Amino acid sequence: MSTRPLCHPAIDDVTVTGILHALSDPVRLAIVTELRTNCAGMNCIDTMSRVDSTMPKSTCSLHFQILREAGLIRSERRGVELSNQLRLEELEQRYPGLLDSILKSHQQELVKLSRKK
Amino acid sequence: MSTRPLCHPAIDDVTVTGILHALSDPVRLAIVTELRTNCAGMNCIDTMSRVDSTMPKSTCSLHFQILREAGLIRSERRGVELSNQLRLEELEQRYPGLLDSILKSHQQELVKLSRKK
DNA sequence: TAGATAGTTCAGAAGTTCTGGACAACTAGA
DNA sequence: TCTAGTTGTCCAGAACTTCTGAACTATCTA
Repeated sequence: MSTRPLCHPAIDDVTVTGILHALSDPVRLAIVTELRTNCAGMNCIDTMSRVDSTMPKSTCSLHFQILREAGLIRSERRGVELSNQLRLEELEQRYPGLLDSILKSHQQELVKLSRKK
Repeated sequence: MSTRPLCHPAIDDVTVTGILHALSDPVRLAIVTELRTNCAGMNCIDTMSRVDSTMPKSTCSLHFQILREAGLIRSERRGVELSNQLRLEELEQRYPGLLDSILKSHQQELVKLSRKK
């Protein structure tokens, strides 16, 4: 699928600013939220339909690249598609509580927003 | 000091992606780390000397503007200078544990980094 | 081999961030 | 009130990043 091999940083090279930058985009935060409960992994096509159906394929591919390079996900080839999974256990060991705290706050924000309407 | 009045978002308008974006810059994360223990508040000049002495004044001013507009700090005029303070209690009420979790992870990163050398 | 599907790469457009220099707000001393 | 000093903002161009359509690569099935 790729001309270049898929590159994943070692967990010790994953930075906090890198994680925050990757999650500071609403689409990427939504992708990671989906992946948190969806341990089977998601590909680009799944993501476009679940997260933002107007998003072009190239943009979706780029978002996954950014999440991968920040160390948040691991991408594996499964035939013609990629399976993208959260590096949940590694992240939890390296930065305990960080990811859950961010996703919990985001969830609280969504709940509050939906009550306003 | 400013021609325009200082604008702070209401705590309910503070978003998680906004917070993450503001803290995804190493300088701004360092500023917030300083402010966390420094309840008296910091101005630009303090910050330049403590956080990054090579940073231009206009860049420092911009970083504070970004932190302010993300809802992380409150800036008050004190004569010729601004006192910038974390909106700690408000943030804690709106997104409990979020800020501490990020700062704790960042601290762990710094400790691990200093051990490597 | 051909056709279908999934994802990447490229390059230009659009948007954001950085920074030096000019400026504005304020203070204190004469 | 005038002047000098200090702090911070604004502006505009440079540098950098992100977005996206179109062309391309990789893989599967038959």
